[in-house]
Amino acid sequence: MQEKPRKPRSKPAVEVGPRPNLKELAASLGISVSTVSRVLSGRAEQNRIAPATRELVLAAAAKFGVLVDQSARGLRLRQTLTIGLLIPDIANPFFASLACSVEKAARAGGYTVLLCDSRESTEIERETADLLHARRVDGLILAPVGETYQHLLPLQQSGIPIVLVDRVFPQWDVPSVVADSFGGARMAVDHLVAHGHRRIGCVQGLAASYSNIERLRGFRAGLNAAGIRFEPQLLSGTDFTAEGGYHAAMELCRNPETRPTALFTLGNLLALGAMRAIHECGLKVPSDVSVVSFDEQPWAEFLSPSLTTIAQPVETIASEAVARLLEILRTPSGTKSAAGVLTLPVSLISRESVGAL
Amino acid sequence: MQEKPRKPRSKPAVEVGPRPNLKELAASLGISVSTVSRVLSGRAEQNRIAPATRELVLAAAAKFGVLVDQSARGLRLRQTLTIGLLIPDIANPFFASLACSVEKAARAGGYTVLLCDSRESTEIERETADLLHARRVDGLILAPVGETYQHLLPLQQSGIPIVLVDRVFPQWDVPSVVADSFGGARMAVDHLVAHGHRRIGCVQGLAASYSNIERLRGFRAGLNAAGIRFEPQLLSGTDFTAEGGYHAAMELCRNPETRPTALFTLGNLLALGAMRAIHECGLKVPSDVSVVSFDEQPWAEFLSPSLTTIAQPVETIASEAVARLLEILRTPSGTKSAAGVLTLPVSLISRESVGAL
DNA sequence: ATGATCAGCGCAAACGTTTGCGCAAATCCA
DNA sequence: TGGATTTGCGCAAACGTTTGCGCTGATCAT
Repeated sequence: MQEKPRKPRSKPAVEVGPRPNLKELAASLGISVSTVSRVLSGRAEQNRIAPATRELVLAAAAKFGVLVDQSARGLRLRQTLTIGLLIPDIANPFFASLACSVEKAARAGGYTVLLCDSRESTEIERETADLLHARRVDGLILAPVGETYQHLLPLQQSGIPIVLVDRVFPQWDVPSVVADSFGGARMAVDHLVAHGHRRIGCVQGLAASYSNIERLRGFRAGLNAAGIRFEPQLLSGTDFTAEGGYHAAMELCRNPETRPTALFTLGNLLALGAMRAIHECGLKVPSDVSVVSFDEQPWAEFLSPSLTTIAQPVETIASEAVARLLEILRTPSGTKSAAGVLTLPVSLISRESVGAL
Repeated sequence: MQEKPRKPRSKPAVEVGPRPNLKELAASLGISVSTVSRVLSGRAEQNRIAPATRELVLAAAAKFGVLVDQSARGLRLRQTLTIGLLIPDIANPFFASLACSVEKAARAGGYTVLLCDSRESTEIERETADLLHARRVDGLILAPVGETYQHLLPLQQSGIPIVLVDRVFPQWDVPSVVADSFGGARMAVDHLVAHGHRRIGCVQGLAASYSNIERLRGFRAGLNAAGIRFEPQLLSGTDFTAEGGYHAAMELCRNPETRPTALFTLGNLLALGAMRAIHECGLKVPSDVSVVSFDEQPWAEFLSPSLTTIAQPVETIASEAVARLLEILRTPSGTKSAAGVLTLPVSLISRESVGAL
């Protein structure tokens, strides 16, 4: 059964190759590009397209595998249905899982994620932000490298909605979604104190980073609450790598005189390095030194001993960040959504690496 | 000092906001869009733009932070300077570091990476491939989820260059870049055999995946070469997670009668789970059970005991894949580059987890 | 039979670039 | 001084979509 044209058509039935564009598809069907566009964008009803025509187009589109060119669409619509995600280090398991969750949430909302890694460099971060801007992402989820955000202001001023994750800049009026680093650190210290520890070392990461600052603040608050004086020589560490954790813990545990009975590590990989260092000092976890670490990882329970951690709700951080961004994108521009910080609760997962004194 | 117009201009000096497009910038300078475009695309020389004009444009562009709209550019040029990277799981450290290296190499070549995660689903993989196609990526680096590639053929037929990483499909004529999984597995077994082990268990990952198949093949070849018979009951495992490794190793080590003296794990996280299982069986690594694992990780040397691994040249895999893709992109289309598989050598990093019998 | 109404679809402009071609002014040669 | 050449730049079309508006034919009421 072949459709009978209602009137003689200029181009009766042009042959068409694989993956044609709308124009070619329209030509092959003898109808206009407008109609094809209206059908494929799902706006057939509103535009009063005859059901027969709609089916015709849909069938042909499916048959030839038509894909609407997003460059052209983005140009015309001035929106790309893309959000940018800019993180400092994709090889960091925390950001990897964050990225995964962000993508999932974005996809569910009909958006694609353009994932970029600034490799811990503010300069690359600035370049990449511009690049994302040039690519006309509709919005941005950012975890800036350092303490500065000046280089990101042009982005914001040009009207691109921004949501921060894992960072807060009190001076900057953009929404943030973070885990409760302060509270988590307090929980860790409280947990250690509850097990009788009073001499607690802290293995930190990048001192200037927001998470590090907050966790350290929580650490000191915890000590304070227990009536323990903070001793600077019980704090060590330079970055968030396993190697950094190893050296920092080495420094803390080398001297039997000043050795702490427990270590709080401020990031997932730090704990691995620290446990190694403890081991190399001829000590045992948890009998000689207990360990609590920030950041849960799937493998934490498979270490020996399994690791007590502060778990961040990564999935929730991601979905909330995406939700906030999409809400801004959907609200008619002009009506500013509230900036504000969303702080999500963390939880302590108690395992074998903490022992009672 | 203000520039003096060489003739009365229609729009003498239009004011301009932040981040104008070429048209606005041109208007504000009283020159044409063409000229601005020619300057900003670096083609000033070829187009005989007066040096004075060039500087004028460059200065204004820098001042206002002009960003060339990549949607429009992509539409006009029919190329986006973007490559897609489609991997099964960004939370897997191997793919995370691969992604990082791919991005680095691509950036060096002037390309941006659109990173997508198919979350181990062939269906998502197909959708995402279409999405990347619709976004008009210039090329694609793929690590398909499973054994099938049929769903990717339309992509290839529409002319998008594809390079595979970490996978080979002998029947499909696309270039592949992989580490020598077979050779690496042999090295692992040889290493264990050299330490006197003859009863060697294997903790595998996703049985259907290319890497798993090759590593298992190497494992069996290694046994064979040592005159050891492969025993199916010494093979266990279902996926590449720490949990999978734990259960598989548990199964292998539970029974003291049939327990192997060494374990070869086919992926990074598997080793963590396996070591945990060994520990829970009341055994010690390496005195009771030795462990070698495929996939080096930064933290491998910080485990206790530190882990002997087969290291893949991730950075080289990435840079070679990007290099091959860019070469195809740069060769005038029509001249097909050779498909072929590039197999990169792996190396054994000997640490404490292997002991002599 | 006549005008009004409406369903269904196409025309054409616009989004922001790039680039072949051509035009005016400046320079050169005789 | 006059023609030829060169220099420097603008015009306009094209890339593939989307969408306001208007056109055609059919249906309907009178």
